[in-house]
Amino acid sequence: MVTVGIKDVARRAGVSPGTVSNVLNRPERVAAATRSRVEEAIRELGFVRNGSASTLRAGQSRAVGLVVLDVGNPFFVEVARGVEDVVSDRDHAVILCNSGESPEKEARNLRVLAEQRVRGVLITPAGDDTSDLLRLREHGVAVVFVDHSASGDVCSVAVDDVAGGELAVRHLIEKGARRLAFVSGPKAIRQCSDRRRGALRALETSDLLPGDLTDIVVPEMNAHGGQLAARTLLDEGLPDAVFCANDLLALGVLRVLLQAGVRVPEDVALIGYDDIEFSSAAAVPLSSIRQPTYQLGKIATELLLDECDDPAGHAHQQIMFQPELVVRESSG
Amino acid sequence: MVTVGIKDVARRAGVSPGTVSNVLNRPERVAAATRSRVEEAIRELGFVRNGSASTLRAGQSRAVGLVVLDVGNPFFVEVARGVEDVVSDRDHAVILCNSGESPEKEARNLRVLAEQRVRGVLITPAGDDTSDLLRLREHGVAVVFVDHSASGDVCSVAVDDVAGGELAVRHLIEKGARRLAFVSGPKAIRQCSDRRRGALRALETSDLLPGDLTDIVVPEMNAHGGQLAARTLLDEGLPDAVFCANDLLALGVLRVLLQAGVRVPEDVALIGYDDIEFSSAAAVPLSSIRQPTYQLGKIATELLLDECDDPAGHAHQQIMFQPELVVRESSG
DNA sequence: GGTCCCGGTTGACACGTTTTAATGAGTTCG
DNA sequence: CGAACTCATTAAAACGTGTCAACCGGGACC
Repeated sequence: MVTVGIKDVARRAGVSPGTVSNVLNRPERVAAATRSRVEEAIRELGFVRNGSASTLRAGQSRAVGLVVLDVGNPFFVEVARGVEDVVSDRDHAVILCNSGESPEKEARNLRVLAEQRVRGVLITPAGDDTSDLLRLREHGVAVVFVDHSASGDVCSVAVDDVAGGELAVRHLIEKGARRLAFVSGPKAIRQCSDRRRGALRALETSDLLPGDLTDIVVPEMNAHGGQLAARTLLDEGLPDAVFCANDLLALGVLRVLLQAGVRVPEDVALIGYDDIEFSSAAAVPLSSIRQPTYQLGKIATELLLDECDDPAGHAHQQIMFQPELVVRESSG
Repeated sequence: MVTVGIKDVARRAGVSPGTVSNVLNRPERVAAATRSRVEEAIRELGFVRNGSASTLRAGQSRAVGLVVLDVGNPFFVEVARGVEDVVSDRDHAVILCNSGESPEKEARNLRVLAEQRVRGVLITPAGDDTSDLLRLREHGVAVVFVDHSASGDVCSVAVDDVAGGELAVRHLIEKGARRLAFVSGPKAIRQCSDRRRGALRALETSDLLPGDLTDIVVPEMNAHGGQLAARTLLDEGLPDAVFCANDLLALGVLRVLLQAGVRVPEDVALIGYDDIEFSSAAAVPLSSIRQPTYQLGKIATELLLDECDDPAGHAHQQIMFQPELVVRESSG
């Protein structure tokens, strides 16, 4: 186990350790000749800078944290791609954490990120208690909310979920649905409650009543949760149409309905949310609400790094995208 | 921006910094009364240990790296779940990196991990040049190959891809296929070449010739690559059956074939690999080769941490699982 | 010719923690 | 009763890098 440090490089190149550090961090301040000598020494010795020492001394790392609700959800994978691209452009690293929609796991993840002294955190909060986040900020860690709108003193990038919910349900109503079901995860998850509010708004602007929308709440927003929900629907009597809070739920619902011999969309129309890639390849191609997912991650990261680079001159922004209806067979 | 260090805690609790460190790292060595006093001080002050300083002094961090070929692939997401569970049980963190099947990106990721002084790296190599990995090991970083078998001096956890390929193609042949296509990513990816070898082996044990298997190579092993492959197939004349090196490819192929009016399995039988969750919900439920994915991640991590905890007494192991054929409509 | 300045380089200290040997206070044993 | 031990705690020395004030040599300017 060899350990070659900055001073070994310095000795080899015939300069002081300070100069090597300068080559690493502010190459423009060192004469071209010296620099190339140092760079060669680095290569010859196979030196890799000790990130811990660097972070310790500099007071901040070159990493940001990304905390998502579910790494298994293609929606977040796409967000992560956007984050990754920006972050690696700016020569930083991203530490990906999964909260699994659990506030406890989220808190654990945040503690790890705090210990790592990340420059900032991109997060889709699992609950509505953001006090942990605010404490983080007091410790000098920038925070940007992803897919979650925020108040004035913090950046956020979100998609208008109320509008999305309204879009989905209005579409179902226009297709003739009179009795509807809304399948979602826990109410505490903002995406769920907002999309539900949108759904209700669509009812209001039609001749339907709030009672015409049945709520089905499942513990997890994935295909398994969707299967659970579909069984409940089969037991309690099928509605005309089902709106699912995300595509994974919708795929789970679809699967169980088809197995039970229910025709989609003839017997029950179905629409999901997120427009993940698999939706269009489903047994019955799935209608959905499309969001600018990659953009979400990209812009959130740009806001975050801008804030890190110039905390004083940074003005917090709340960016809100508009979602888009994608109609396929499942509701066509 | 408040920064509270170990010595602030020490002052508050009326002990020395060393004792606080002991409470953090070897609680059993400090008297119960002192310990609870320190713990209270930590809580009151909101102290979070500086991971960089800790790593620097201790010489190793409490993190492992996981480098996968494609975070967008549910196969690796499932592996990551296995890794995550073990790692957080043992109070470590995991840094997830994506190589996107590119050796260059892989090298960049490894450099970052080396800088972070991770204890070990779990990796599915993108190419067959493992010299970077060996260099890492000389720097004291343990390495375990995931979904990639290795020689005696390093741990690996893999699934028998040759057997899997054979399983898939034998099944297609038994279903009556005479002309076959194999859709895969670059040959340099071992999974692809092994599954292809298995396919050829299945031909040998039948009355078919190697020439009866057409190779379609696409640059990316995802749904997009599958669509590309399907268009090639449509142009060059359809075979009786298609074997795809993973399910994402198969889903892409399926989509384009169905759009072109090709009936699956009547006109063309189709089988994928990995048995990801979406496969069973596809337009035509997809036959596939199932692997113990979660186990793969879990066991790899256990091997890795065992090696880290006791490098001397550790015997390298190469574990090989057997895959399993799952027949659904696409080949039924 | 002296002064000033400037780009390039240096040396030493500081970052917050872990670790080791040393210290001190009890406790047991010969 | 002193020696030998144990257990809990401490003080100080690292870990490898970044930073900043100081320094040096050489040109420009008056």
